[in-house]
Amino acid sequence: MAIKRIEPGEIKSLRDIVLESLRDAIISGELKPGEHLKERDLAGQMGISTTPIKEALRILGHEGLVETVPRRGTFVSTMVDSSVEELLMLKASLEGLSARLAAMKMSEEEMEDLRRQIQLMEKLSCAKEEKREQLTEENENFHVMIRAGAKNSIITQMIMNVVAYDQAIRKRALQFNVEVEEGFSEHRQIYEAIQERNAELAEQRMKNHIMRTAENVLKNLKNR
Amino acid sequence: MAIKRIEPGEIKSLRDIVLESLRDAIISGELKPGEHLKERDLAGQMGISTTPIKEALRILGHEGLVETVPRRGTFVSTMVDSSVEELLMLKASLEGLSARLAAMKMSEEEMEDLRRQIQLMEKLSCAKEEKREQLTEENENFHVMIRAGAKNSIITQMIMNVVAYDQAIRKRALQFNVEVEEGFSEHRQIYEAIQERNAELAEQRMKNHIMRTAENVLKNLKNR
DNA sequence: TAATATAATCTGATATACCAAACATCATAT
DNA sequence: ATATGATGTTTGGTATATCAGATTATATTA
Repeated sequence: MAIKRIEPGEIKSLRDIVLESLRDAIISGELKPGEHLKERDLAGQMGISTTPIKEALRILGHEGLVETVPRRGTFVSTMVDSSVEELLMLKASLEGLSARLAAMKMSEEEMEDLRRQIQLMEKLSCAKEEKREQLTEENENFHVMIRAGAKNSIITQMIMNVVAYDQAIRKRALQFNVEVEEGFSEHRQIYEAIQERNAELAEQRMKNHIMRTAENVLKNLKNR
Repeated sequence: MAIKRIEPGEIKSLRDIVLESLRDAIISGELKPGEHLKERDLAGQMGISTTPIKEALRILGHEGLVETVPRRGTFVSTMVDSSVEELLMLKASLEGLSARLAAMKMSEEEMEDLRRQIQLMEKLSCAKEEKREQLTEENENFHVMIRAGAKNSIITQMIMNVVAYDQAIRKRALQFNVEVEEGFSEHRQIYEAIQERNAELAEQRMKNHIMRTAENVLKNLKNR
């Protein structure tokens, strides 16, 4: 049998479990804005110590989901009203910027890899149906490659954070099915703009691409 | 005398001191990419316990400046090459998006406050010289009001984080002097776009405004 | 000698204990 | 009756101890 490679990040620490759990609860509205999150209480409820709770709360504070007042307590932010739409706008902005930088900074090797990725995806899209799962995965890889090409850890990290929100929101909407992307010509067009090192065009096309796929998600959410 | 109001955040915890200190060190290159940041060592060097160190490292990890591999350690990110220019592009994107949302969501009262702020700034800009300090402050307030008008804590928080980077980078460049803004007509134009609820225009004007002021900063940096 | 098993050690992950600020309560003095 | 001050409780901030995975050094064996 093939040995499964354990990627870093698969090992979930208590901190990460707490983080995800609290983020979901806040976004879902289970934890109300203004609510007092007591470290000891949370630790007691979850049956763990306060240390992982602390770390998770600090990260949530940095994300803006909670506010910690020294010596007083940590409270759910009163402005947690970010709609799915706004989140997707934010994602589009960041991914667009990422594409711009990729167009400016990608090496020839990376460019070649991206070309091969496009070809792979086009091949899979012809095969249809049976390979849908892999296609979704390869689509994600395409975006990951562009983020990597931007060579900017801060922007990449911000995108990852937005993705985490996005997922939490989709959980709330009971909308697990990841959008199977249509219009693969868009991917090719993004690639071509990057390949021509046309930063402006690359950003614009990526932004539009994300927003268009976003519209599908929003449509599905409203049809519930 | 006027009583100084103590704002939350003025009380700096050890965690915040460590956070700022490490961020500066990483951005300045004092801590090299790939370098192993040992919690015990750092705690020893700073003469404190590991708890505040942990919390700071988790936040830096969330920012993308360090990477923590479970059970192995925390290392300075190998991709900390974010130029000032890229950071300012990021800021421009986020502030632009913020202006877009503000145009869509600001209440009439907030709009009125913004109008008064513009008038105040125009008055100060006529007074010149003697009131320069206050003008810089009021300029910042103008941007804060727009961020608040966007009513999106996540985007606002992201902008604040970028600002923290921006400041750390300027420290490195020994470029403390905050840009005294020229072209106040730009502020008025942004206000007008928001007032007309023209989201597209508001975003575009804000983005251009930030990028234009950015060019001044970049010019100063290169002239050193 | 080289490959492998084993023990010592390093390090982050987690748990627990204590400290000090903030707040609420109640007593006391004016 | 109100303002002031003492006191106890709550809570985050910090320190320290323990646990367990990962690494390295060392010993053992083919």
